[in-house]
Amino acid sequence: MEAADTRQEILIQASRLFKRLGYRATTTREIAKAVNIKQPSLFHHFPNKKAIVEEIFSLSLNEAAVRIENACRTAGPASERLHQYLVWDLSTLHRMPIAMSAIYTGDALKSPELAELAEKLKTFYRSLEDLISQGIRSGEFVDIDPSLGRLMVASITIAHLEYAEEATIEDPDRLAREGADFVLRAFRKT
Amino acid sequence: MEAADTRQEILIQASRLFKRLGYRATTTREIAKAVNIKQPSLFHHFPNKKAIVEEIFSLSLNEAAVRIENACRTAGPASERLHQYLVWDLSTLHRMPIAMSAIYTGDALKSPELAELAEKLKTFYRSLEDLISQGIRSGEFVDIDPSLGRLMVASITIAHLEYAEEATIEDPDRLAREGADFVLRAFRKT
DNA sequence: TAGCTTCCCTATCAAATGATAGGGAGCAAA
DNA sequence: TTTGCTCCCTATCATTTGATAGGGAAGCTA
Repeated sequence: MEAADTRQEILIQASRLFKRLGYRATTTREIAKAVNIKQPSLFHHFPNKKAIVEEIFSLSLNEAAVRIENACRTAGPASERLHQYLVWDLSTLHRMPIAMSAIYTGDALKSPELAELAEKLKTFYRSLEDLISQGIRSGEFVDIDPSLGRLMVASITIAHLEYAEEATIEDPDRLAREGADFVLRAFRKT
Repeated sequence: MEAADTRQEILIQASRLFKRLGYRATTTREIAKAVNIKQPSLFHHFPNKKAIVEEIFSLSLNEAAVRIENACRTAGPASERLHQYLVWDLSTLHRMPIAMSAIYTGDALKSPELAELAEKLKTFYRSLEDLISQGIRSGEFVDIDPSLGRLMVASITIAHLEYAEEATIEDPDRLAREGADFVLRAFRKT
């Protein structure tokens, strides 16, 4: 196999395993087995296990971080901006073969060696909380602790990730829209 | 310390670690350190690591399973029954020192040695999905795949668990009610 | 062909992990 | 005091884990 293909396959399989089992609990042997290579061959493509999770994380988070920041700064009702962001996030999620969703912290970010990634994620979280706060201040959203709101948004994203794993999805865009609608109904005052 | 106290403390600390790191990734040494005993002393109270997670799981799940089954069989609007169940679940969660929420499967249930627990959880899930289906059929809820609905309910519960860990909660009952309201708004047709 | 690089392999290591063996301090009953 | 039990300890073990060393086959360039 081409090196680039193997590398990609490692990212795909590792992201699935990290998602299911968590970073610490996923062994390099399990990743290798899923990729159909032997364990030491992993280290031809990545210097260590940490580098794998870091790359997955960047792939998942970088664009999301830009988008949520834009959503914070754009004009218009917060509810619409949050909805738009969620539609993008969920539909991307359902399409990408590599997706830890970044938001899905699992255990990975609690280990000190990944503190740098954790910091990146916190910035993302702050933007998301900011957007929720905007909606609360404008009276669009129910009065909820923004950090709880952020956690619920993230957890619903995770629910979609898990759903994608066990169900076959015909229309990712429709599912993404429905997921965003679901979240927004929860946030909006009735 | 009394044996019973130590045992209880092991369950409390282990449940917190399992929640944060996952079952596989949590080491017996970490549990012991949190309890302030040495690692081999754990095995005076529990035959092995699996026995710890099993007991936490039973404590978390047994009553919840009974309650959700009752909620399925009771008369009245599904939305009210789901709401009632969630208020109980969340307020229990915020009070219990030992709580993996059971729903929070993490990785634990994916390892074959815990297949029995996984089966128990599946029964619980079926009841929850059943209740959601009732709400959809009666026209109270939006038309959503019940298994996705179940995942979202579970994930919001997890969000509350995480929230409870980082924020100080003054009024667990109010928080539980607000959490249940949040979920129900998402499910109900507008 | 010869030489070099790429990509995977087998063999192996040091550290970490779940679990066991066996001892000792405290305490209650006799 | 003696006996026995409880609860924790230190020391240790076999296995698993992330990572390294070094070789071999395939393919490209000259």
